[in-house]
Amino acid sequence: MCASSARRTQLDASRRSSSVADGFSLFSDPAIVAMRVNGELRDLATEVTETDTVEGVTIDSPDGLDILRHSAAHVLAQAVQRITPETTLGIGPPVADGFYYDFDPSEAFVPEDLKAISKEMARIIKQGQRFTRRVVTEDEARAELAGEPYKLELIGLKGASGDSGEDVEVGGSELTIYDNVDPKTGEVQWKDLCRGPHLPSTKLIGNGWALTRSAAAYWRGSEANPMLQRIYGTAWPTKDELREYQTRLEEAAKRDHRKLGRELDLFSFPDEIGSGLAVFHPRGGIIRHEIESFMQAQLLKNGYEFVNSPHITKGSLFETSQHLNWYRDGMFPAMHLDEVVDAEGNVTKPGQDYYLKPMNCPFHNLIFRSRARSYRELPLRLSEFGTVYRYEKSGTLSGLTRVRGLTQDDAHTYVTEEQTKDEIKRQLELVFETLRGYGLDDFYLELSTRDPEKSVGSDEQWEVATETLRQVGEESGLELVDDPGGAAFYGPKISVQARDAIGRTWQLSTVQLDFNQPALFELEYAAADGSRKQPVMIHRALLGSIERFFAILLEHYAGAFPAWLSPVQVVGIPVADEYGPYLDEVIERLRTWGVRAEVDHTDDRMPKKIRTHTKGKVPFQLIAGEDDRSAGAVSFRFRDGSQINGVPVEEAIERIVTAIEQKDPATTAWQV
RNA sequence: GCCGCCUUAGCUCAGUCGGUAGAGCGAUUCACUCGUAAUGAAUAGGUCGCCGGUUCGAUUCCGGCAGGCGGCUCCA
Repeated sequence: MCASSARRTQLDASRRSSSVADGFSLFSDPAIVAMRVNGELRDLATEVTETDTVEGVTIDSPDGLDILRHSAAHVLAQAVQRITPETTLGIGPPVADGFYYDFDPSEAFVPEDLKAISKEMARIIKQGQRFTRRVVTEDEARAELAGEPYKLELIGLKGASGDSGEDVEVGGSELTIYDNVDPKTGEVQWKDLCRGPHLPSTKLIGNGWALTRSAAAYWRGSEANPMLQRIYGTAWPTKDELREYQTRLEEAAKRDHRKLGRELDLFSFPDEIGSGLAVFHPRGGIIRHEIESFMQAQLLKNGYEFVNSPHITKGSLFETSQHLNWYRDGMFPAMHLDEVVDAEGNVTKPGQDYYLKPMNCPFHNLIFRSRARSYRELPLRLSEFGTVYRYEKSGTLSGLTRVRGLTQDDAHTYVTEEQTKDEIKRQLELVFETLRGYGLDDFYLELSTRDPEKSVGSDEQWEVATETLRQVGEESGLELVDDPGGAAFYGPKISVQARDAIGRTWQLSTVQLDFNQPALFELEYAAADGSRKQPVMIHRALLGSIERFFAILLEHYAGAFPAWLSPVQVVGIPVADEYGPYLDEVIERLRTWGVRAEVDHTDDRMPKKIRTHTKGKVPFQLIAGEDDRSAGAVSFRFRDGSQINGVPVEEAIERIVTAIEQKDPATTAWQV
């Protein structure tokens, strides 16, 4: 996307003769669809004087795109009300890459409705309706919008703060209504309560737009409110940009880990087990094993110790940790065990509640507390690939990225107050180094701060902790984005967001400071002066959930993993059966090096085998026929179709082993 | 959890205006022995997601449930 190309135009001398002008007379460039007057976005029709500073806003600038999309949302709403006039309106703001409008129709929209609505929109766009702004008093607005209960509610809210889509309707300093006017007759076709600004004409939408889907959404984003029907669309200044966007979506769909997981036989979600509970098949299992092995090697190099804890515990542990208090709804319900009931049904022994664990930290706290600790032991870094179970709402489950059973690469580090900053710094360095090892190298940081409604602890503790994280974040030199109110209840968090191969960002590693749990568990250590002090606890998940990280890597590589992660690293393809035994020998030698290699002895023909294993994303295909056998060589074919023929077996093995060791992407032939 | 849509062979999908189903890929077998993305042929494979209702008859119509998808809400 190009940067803002807003063009600044001071009113020039020739135009000062008339004291007022509008954007149409100031800008001849048809790409300018709105303007900033003294910094405020305005319609081109706004009248300005020579004392105003005026900048043109082009349709392809970020502001211009928002205006385009917001105007497209109005056209959508007009089309819907033309078809079903009884449908009332919610809000219709621009969003990333597009727009939506919320409606309260008598019947939910179905795909056929979207087609009909699109047709109607096309008519409105072609008509070239003008958007014209009109200031109204609150009473006038109420009278005009008497049939629109949601709009009336928004008028009532005006002035209330809100950073949701609502402010596109009533966010300005005055109430305004935009009329959509037929350019020929001047007749008002439709109107909507709206802050604006808008395009001068609906014609400007016509180059690249589409409705994408319909879905439901709660009115004003709250579960307590009625559910409206939302229609999403996308809009772009040109047809090419629309196509590019659609291609981007197709590319993402091709990489969908749920699809690749099935195609490459990596994992599945058998109905018999339950929603959100995955099984990893052998090919997925080996990838997961490699992911975990690398992680563990990194941990060992960095002074972490491994611990293990059970999947189930008595409820009292999560009462102490406050998890039952804060997250009960997200936990699997209790199993009530050991209760004894007599013949009359009286409880003679009360029994106890056991829970599947949703978090590992309380267990690690118990390990810390299992004996007296000295300051000499700190930082104490306890690490576990701990499998946790969370009762996620059914509607939120999605492939491996949102599941009910997941394994966290979870570490809890206990430090003295003085060690905190250095330790966090070290952790972030470990995070970057490790993520690079997996092939992710484009990061930024996010700092999640306190939500006063949902947190414990003193203001001072939060302030100190947040400031520490901010300093470390800033010293990392990476972009640091604020996430106000995004912290967990027990402390602030700094998270590493990684961009994947097609530019999507994923929240990966998190480092959270926690002064709450050490207090709840009464953790302490003996300080150098003999006094007892409370350690600071740092929660750190590097990969987050291994299942989710697996999905992210799978999508990042579109299934074509680097050699070290590939489930099958080498496939031998004999040109004819006769050369099978020769390849068996080569493959056997590779296996002694720990390479995952096999020979394709099926009775497919050679080109078919190449096709099969190219589709299977095997990094190295070793082909051998008479030429190779007599030369003691093999021929390489790579995933991109490149090849190197007649490589001596010795060298071939060396090349493959090195590529795996060095985490080579191994998609193409090496340079000869 | 809420709203909408979907569920037919291992996978991707046709189809039946209510009379118990078909393709391609994959699998298996046979023939071919082949030099860089599909050799040919044959065979097997489905209580049409599950339970109930309507009907002479339901994969098809209706209801419930389960699972999936797209969103919303939530995400320690």
